Amino acid sequence: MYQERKTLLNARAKVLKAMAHPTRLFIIEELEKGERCVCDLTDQIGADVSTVSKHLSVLRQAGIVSDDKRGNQVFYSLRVPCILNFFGCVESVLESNSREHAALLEVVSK
Amino acid sequence: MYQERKTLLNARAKVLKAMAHPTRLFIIEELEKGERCVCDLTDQIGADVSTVSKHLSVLRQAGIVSDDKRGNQVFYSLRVPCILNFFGCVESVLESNSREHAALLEVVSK
DNA sequence: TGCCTATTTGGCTATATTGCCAAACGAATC
DNA sequence: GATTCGTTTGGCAATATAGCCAAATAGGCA
Repeated sequence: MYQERKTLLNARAKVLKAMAHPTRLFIIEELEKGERCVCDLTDQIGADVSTVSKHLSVLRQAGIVSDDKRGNQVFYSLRVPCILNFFGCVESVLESNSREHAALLEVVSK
Repeated sequence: MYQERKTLLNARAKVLKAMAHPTRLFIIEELEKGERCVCDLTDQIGADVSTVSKHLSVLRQAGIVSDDKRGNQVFYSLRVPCILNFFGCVESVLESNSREHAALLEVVSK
């Protein structure tokens, strides 16, 4: 049962893993608005260029973004338009986490 | 811009990270069908019980599953029902990856 | 009480990830 | 050709993750 599905589950896990970093989520959100060069993203993120470049490489290898070199800049764009709808559910996990947290605070404060 | 969103992005990343493992994706799929005890999951997965228990702990800490101890068994269930719809988009990434892969094979074979 | 079953925790090793710096690379410009 | 700008790659140290075994814990039952 698990062994049969393992190949697919592994492929899915790779995509999720590529997304599972705050900087990379930011990049995804930003690219939703349109293509961006590495320099723009680096300015916004405020980390070393090499760090941002490596994050982009992770996203590219997972098939989430594609790159286009024009002149001496490289422009990245989202390869899969739906990627942001994706978060409705993540958000509902977060909401239920915070409800629980609030409930816990309630209990503790009594 | 990034700094302002970092707290939220971090919270989202934690949820994604918790999901980003083939065994944990299997557990999520299995729990979609209904609650399961650790022993059932362990049988299906075929890893050490302690390994499965730790995966469940990761999912619990992310707020994805909840546990219910009855007798000397612990039953796990999905805390957030939508979690599987979640995969339409992951799947479309995978499809576009495999289209690209097929295209590449095409080129190479010529 | 003592034993068995189900689960979790601690400890360990192997492996992967993150982020910085420095160096390499490639295109554009002087 | 040399320099500059934008980007990627290599290398390193710090940290996190995965999976196993062994030990601890907790409930049920003889």
